[in-house]
Amino acid sequence: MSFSITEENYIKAIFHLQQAEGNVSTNELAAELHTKAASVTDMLKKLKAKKLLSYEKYKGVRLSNEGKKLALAIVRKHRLWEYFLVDKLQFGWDEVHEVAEELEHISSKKLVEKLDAFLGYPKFDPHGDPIPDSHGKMAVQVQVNLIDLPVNRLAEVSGVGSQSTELLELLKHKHIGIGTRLEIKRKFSFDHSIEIKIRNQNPFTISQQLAQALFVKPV
Amino acid sequence: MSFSITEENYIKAIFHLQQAEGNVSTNELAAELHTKAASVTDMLKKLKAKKLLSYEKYKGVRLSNEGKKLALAIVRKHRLWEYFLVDKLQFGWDEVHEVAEELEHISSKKLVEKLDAFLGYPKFDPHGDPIPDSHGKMAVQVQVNLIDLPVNRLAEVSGVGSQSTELLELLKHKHIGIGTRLEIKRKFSFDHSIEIKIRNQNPFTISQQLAQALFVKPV
DNA sequence: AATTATTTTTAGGTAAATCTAAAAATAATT
DNA sequence: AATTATTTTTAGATTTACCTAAAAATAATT
Repeated sequence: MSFSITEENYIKAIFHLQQAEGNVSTNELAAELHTKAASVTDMLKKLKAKKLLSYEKYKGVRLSNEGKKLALAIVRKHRLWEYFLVDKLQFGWDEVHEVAEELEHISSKKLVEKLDAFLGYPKFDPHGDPIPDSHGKMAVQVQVNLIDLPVNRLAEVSGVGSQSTELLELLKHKHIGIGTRLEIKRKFSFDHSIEIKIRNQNPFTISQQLAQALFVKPV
Repeated sequence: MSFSITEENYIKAIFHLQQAEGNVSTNELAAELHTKAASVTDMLKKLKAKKLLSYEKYKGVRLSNEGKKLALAIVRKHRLWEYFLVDKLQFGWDEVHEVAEELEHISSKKLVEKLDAFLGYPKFDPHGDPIPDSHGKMAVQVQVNLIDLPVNRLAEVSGVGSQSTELLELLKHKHIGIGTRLEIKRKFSFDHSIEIKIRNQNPFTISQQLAQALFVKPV
């Protein structure tokens, strides 16, 4: 069975949204896909008929095993292409997403497998997200202390080492939160401070104490 | 301005058909695109409004400069991707066309330029067809190895790769000489032998070794 | 030149994916 | 529990690319 680009985008969006919560609502989907709730309802009926998800009126939606399989195949393609663009074509990691959104819909199975081999079966994409293998299995992302993150390796803040108001005050001031994506540009051995860069911001330095209080994933 | 995949396929088809003849007819296009004449008429009106071609009722169609530019950009992408698939991903040259038909519609200009650089600015694709450069210019095909001649492309034998008596003996036996016109009907990947057809003769097969020893000029 | 055959266009309709506006169901609040 | 607010669905239209069948234009043949 084959699916349209639109159908694939719905499946992918549901997949991402249901990571956080269980069932995904019509409005959430409409927001994610920049469309209207009425359009979503129509499409959900269609995808239900194709057995990609379970859906009952007013009760939200959840992917079937078939749907998950399809979602993982699309995510796999998306992340492999991102890896290709950065590693082989010298794109910056912050400019590959749009292109990969198009490339992920190229259908050839053989292409995906050969691309994977050509790239050396990478486990993580340039943003640090795990790449599903040909069976849909993803490597587990281990949490690393920010102080141990290698230079120039993109990571996402995934946790903090304490809940103290002092720490939170500092994080708020620096605009760092869970999900903030950053990379280390330099490490200074004198005081173990590190210079970090957040997308669209100028690099700035943080102390060893702060770095040790932050956990990131991966790489 | 941006164009749908369907529109791009029309432009590409017109480009290829008008190489041979001047104006392209509605029926020719319908056959090429596996659609019906009525659908073609509809689309021609649309493409005319977008200034990609000149079209007058019942008089066939011809690409404008804009249209040619677009066609060359698509052909460029198609052939670069074919080169990538064969050269980097180890596809056979006979299994890349379908995949390239999808990849040629990826829109990112930056991707095309970076891919071209990554591949080392190749001048010909794996079928021996010239790859337009970023300005739309194509290398002139002087002589091509017979093994690289596209299927169903009429060509004239223009040279041999060696002067050995063994080769000449074989050529004499097969009635092949300088100036002989032939075309390839099939290529067999098992032993890379090819089936060729010479005017007024039944097709026959020649070995990879012989094909590689022959140079031809497309007519 | 008149008739026949072919090609091309028009007219009217379908399916996919979208929309707006209104109705129905669910959730939140008084 | 009743009312209000929000979410979701239905109903009816629109756009793109396609279709069939009939009409119009062009080409071929007698």
